[in-house]
Amino acid sequence: MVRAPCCEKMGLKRGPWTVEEDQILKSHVQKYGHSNWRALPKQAGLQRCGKSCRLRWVNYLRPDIKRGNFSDEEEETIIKLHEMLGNRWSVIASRLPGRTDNEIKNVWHTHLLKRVKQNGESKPEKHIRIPDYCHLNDTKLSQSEDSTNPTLSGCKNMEYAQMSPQPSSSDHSSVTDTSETNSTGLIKVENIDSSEIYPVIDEDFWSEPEMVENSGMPSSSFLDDLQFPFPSSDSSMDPAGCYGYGPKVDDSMDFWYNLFIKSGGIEELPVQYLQRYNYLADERI
DNA sequence: AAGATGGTCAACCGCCGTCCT
DNA sequence: TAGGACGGCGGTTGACCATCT
Repeated sequence: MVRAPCCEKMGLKRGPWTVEEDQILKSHVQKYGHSNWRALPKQAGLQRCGKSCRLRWVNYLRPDIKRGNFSDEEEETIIKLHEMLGNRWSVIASRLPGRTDNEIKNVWHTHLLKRVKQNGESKPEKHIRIPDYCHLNDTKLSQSEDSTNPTLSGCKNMEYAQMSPQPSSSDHSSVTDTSETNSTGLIKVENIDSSEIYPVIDEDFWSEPEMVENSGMPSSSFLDDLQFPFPSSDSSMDPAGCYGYGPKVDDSMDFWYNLFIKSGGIEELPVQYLQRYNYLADERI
């Protein structure tokens, strides 16, 4: 199926919006809402395509748009979120009230990318801390080309693992990196025979849990059945409170983002979580 | 003073997923 | 179930402005 362009070029205006057009669009949306962007310009009397109207509203006219420069705190947040999420601008924007994905994307490319690159040169490695309830000696984690293998072994004591930035789903080359990050940004365990030490985490592991009725919690039998490095009875070991199960792939990215946040950032995350996130991100490519 | 270069950012393009018929 | 309509997203473009040479 070949799609027609989003708007007929004939008779429809393009380019910068005038003050008059802004006023028309703003008052129309405030009065009637925007249930149908395609029909909106006609209803409002604008010589624009619906997409253009939507973009103008979302990126400029929306009343909750925050104007002005980004604060240091906002910039740090973007850097951190980008490290975790890659070029998922809309997700990043959803965590920065009043900021649009377009704005964040621009700031990233014009300011933050350079800063991250500079910092990257002085900080050659990023690390995640692996909790000591994992049990493995001499674990060495590195980048992997095997982007779809969600299995992971553990570690012993407090080991450190290299962590690469999560690449974009569609443009790996644009991801900031210090040097030799591979295209997947995933992690694997080297120099161990994981099958001897840890159970492989298969897809069943991430399936929907059996729930206790009306509790919103997984059943104890479900938890008991889990072969997870966290003691399921100790929720403090599982900062997201997810007890080792994951939602289905389609609706899970936000779940994992929340997990990152709740767990206090990437440094506190069990590597299993990161692997699962990477795996799901890869699924979406 | 003027052209070259680089930075910024609003807007556009094309793809994709979802919804609806 | 197929296919069209639509919204949303990320990548890219190009106009405008500031600074440099």
